[in-house]
Amino acid sequence: MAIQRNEQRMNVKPEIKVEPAAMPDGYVLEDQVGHLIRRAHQRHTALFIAMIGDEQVTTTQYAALVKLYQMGELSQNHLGRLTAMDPATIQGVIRRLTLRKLISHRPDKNDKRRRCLSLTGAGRDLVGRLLSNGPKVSKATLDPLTAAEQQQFVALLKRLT
Amino acid sequence: MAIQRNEQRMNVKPEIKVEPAAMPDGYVLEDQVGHLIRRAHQRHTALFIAMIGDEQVTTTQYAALVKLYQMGELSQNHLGRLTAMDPATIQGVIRRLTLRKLISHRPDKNDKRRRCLSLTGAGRDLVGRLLSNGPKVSKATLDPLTAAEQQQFVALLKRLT
DNA sequence: GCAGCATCATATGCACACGAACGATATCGG
DNA sequence: CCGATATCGTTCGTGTGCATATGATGCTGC
Repeated sequence: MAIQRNEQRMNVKPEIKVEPAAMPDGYVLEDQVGHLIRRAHQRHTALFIAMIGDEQVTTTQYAALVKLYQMGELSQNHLGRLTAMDPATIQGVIRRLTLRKLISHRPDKNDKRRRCLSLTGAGRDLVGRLLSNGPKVSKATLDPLTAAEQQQFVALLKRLT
Repeated sequence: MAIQRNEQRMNVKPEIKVEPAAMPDGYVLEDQVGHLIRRAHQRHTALFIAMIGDEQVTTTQYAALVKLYQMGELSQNHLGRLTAMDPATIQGVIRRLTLRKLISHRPDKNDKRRRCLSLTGAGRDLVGRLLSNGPKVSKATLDPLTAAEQQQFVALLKRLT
């Protein structure tokens, strides 16, 4: 995932300008909050992949692993709620982590529908190694802002949920 | 896409608490800026789908349509750069919009590699209808914040790119 | 009890998102 | 002019994200 792939191009042909059809003015796509959030998400994901310390662990997989590390044992859907993933999404994440033998599961004896998920030894080891990199990713993501602005930004972001 | 699907559950079984393995304390997933950005992105996408005024147009498709509407005619990769999509991603977006006959293309006479993309009449009509909903989506996304906070938030977000 | 409803996990289909690799074309340096 | 390099668009593979549907199980109220 290349960060700022679109910058610093020397060799791009000049684009042909045609009639702009109709400028509804005022509406600038780049100023829309949704577009900015999407780009911030892209940038964070790129930083995460580059810095987290494992070639394959993604942002959502990391969230699931950390929650299991801290909470011990959880059902699949409950883990999904704690990490903001719907049942279909968490299912795929858990399947891939189970394939990597980072997570194991056993049936719940009180509720036959549930799978009790927990980390394997390898899973605990991995989380132990990656956990210190988490704050570094957050730091890098917020790096363009001053310390005061970082606090402000995170506080505002929390209110948007 | 249900907004806040995980709230207000009355019927969830109490989860079984097991040993939390090891609390590395201080590290709270929900406070990490990446997790918050991801959730903000989810929320915005849900609001967009609900409010934009077309059942099938997605955030990225909307961005591509608006750019073409304002710029007239663009090559595929150039449009991708303007909307922050890599070549593989913009290719799929354009393919789906072409299938819906909202976009047409012709070969560039100066550069045989390029496809010159532009809106069809139906595409221009659709953008015309949706364009006024764009600001409403932004407004709804920022609604939890005061006017001053909204300005602050967008300004900070722009610095993170 | 038991009928209706909720929840659990699964499966399918669609849409982003990106890395990697590819062939075709364009451009630049010597 | 020609070789190195870059860009254009495509394809494949993997992973997220959600709507929708389904079958199994659990719970609540009558």
